[in-house]
Amino acid sequence: MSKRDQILATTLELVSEQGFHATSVGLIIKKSGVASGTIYHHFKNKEDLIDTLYSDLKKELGNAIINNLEQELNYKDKFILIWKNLFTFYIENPKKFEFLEDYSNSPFIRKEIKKITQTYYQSAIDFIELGIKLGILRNLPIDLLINIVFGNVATLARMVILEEIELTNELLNITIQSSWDSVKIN
Amino acid sequence: MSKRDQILATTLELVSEQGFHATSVGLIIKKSGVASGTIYHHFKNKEDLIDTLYSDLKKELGNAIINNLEQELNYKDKFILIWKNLFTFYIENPKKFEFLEDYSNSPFIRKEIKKITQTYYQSAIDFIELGIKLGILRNLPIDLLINIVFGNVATLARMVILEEIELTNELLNITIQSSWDSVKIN
Amino acid sequence: MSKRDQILATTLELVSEQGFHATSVGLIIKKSGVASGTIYHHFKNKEDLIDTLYSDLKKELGNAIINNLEQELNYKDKFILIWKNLFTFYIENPKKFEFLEDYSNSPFIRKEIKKITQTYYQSAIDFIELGIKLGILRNLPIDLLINIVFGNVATLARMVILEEIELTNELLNITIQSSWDSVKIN
Amino acid sequence: MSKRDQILATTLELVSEQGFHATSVGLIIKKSGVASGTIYHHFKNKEDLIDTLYSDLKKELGNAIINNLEQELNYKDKFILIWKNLFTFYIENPKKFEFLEDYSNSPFIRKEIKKITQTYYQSAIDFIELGIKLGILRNLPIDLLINIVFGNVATLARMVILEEIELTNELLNITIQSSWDSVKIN
DNA sequence: GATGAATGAGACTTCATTCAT
DNA sequence: TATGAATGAAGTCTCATTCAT
Repeated sequence: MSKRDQILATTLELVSEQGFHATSVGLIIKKSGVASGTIYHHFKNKEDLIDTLYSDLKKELGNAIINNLEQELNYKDKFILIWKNLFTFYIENPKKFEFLEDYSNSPFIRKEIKKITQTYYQSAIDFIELGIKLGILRNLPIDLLINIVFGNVATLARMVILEEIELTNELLNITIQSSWDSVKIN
Repeated sequence: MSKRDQILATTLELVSEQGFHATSVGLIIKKSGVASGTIYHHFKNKEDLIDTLYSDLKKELGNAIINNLEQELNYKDKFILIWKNLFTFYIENPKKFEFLEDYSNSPFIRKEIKKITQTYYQSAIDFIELGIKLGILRNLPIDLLINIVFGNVATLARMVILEEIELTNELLNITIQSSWDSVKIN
Repeated sequence: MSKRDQILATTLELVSEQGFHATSVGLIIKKSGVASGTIYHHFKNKEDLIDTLYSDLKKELGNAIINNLEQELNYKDKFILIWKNLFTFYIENPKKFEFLEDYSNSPFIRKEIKKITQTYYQSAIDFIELGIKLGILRNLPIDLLINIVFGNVATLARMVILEEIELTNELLNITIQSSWDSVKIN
Repeated sequence: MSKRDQILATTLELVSEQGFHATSVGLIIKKSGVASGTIYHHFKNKEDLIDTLYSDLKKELGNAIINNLEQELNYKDKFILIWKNLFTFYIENPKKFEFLEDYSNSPFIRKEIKKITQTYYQSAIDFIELGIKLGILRNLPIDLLINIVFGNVATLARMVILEEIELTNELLNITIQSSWDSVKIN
């Protein structure tokens, strides 16, 4: 594992554990076992480090979402597949989930993010847009629909990760159905 | 307005504007016009100040939710009323909304919060529980149902506040309907 | 117990427990149960409070030293009496002992102290001076002789108070004899 | 001279001049000419800095005590040599003397100190123990004998350093004799 | 690529004290 | 006499970052 990757991995760990605002460069140095200068050799500054990590994770997430989507499936089944892809990524990568959630909520970053988001989620946007055109989904603004569904996934994922709820196949299916019912035309 | 209230109001303003981690005590001092010692006369430390503010806002939110709920209404209409109460509170108090969202996502606080939350939201919990018993709502864990609905409200509110979407009566109604469809038994 | 006495008593307690430099006015306020203003009603400032306490204790100590000294005794027995008076005061008032020791060692106070010391210890000074004149004590500077003897008393007292040694009559007598042997002409 | 040593030297200077409680980190920074961060790079915190200095000085003192002790000398002459070694170290290093005295009396540290003390003073302890065994010294607890003698040295050293007394060879010899008379069997 | 000593602005907090009540 | 809210200077320490090696 290269020093650069050590730094990124440690940062992910720390932000997910202690939160964005409690993760100092000093802490990253101590936990990753690299020298302070090494961080500044690989990243312009702390913001660049965090941004890089965020961007990496967003890309990874973007890829996870479209996993297996090339199959021939009807619209609803594709919806379910995307839902599960996202959800699975979250619960299999709780630290990445934490990081993405925590960072996304940090006010001063939001503007930069939106642009990146749109790039990596283009496939999801296209998919929702198609659903509206086909008359399957409610005629609501695309962004709102996406946010609602992604919000649903995050809601369940967070509860499972925090062990506030026990995940069963039935629970998952009903929740997905609930999410589907909220966006489809009834 | 007492010094104590000035401090709380300024803190709300700053956290909503700049985020939790960028709001230093120094900034609060400068903007509220009190001496540093005054903050520590009224609050044990920065954490206590933030906690107090959070707790106050949660209580206020809890009260806002049940506004007008004493009316004779059928279950769905009560659902809509609560939804609108919450939503209205958010868009009429965008700073409080920002603060609550920002703070809730700060990892190291979550445990303490849950207890307070439950106290203030008891009416909402009872209402959801009733819906399940009556066979109106899906048989999902109460907490999950609440988080889904509250998540829906926050999703729309955020977009409206950030002006990513234009609020119309129609949009609101469809979104509420969408939220209702996700929890009711179809 | 008047507020003024409460303040003095609490200060003694705190300085003896936590040391001079760790005893803040805030701590005195909290522990004595008086308001901050009350302290400044009775004492000009913190220094005045400490000085008052110190002066009070020195006077008390000065009186303790000459207890029973009016008896008809030979020189050595008077020496022993004074030694025991001082020692008894220390071990019966460990907090006062701690305070006096701690405060005396605070560098910036020493000058003021010397003047007060001399007033209250005049009887001890006179007694030592007499011993030299009578050819009983070594011809050393009076201050040195006093410091040696007082140092001996403090050495034993500290060890007994800190429970580093168990006090017996024999131990006490030998130590006094040792102290006497160090100042008398052999 | 490394920054670390500059910090230690400045701290010694300041504590000896102004006392323990008046020596702020800010003062150390200003006088040593290093940046605040540099102190915290080398020492965990203020306490660690002071402890390090104390420990260093104790070690130095421990070595000074046994200087030239390898010579063939009778017991009393060895006693005198140790006495003079200690005394010389004190008056040649008045700042170190002040620091050691001031710090030793700071209440909250005493426990840790005792352990360190014993290590560095083992030779002195052994020497006293031998004296008792040989029937030369009074049968008093070792710690008490040591404290008495060390107290004697400190008493004279303090007066000389504070110029309350003028040091002559005769004065020194009588004082040592006085100290010897207090511990030897008469 | 990698190190870690050094920086100094700025973080949070405590301090002794004042003053209107 | 007594209160306690208010003050702001000064306290200790952490921060992100630089640079000579």
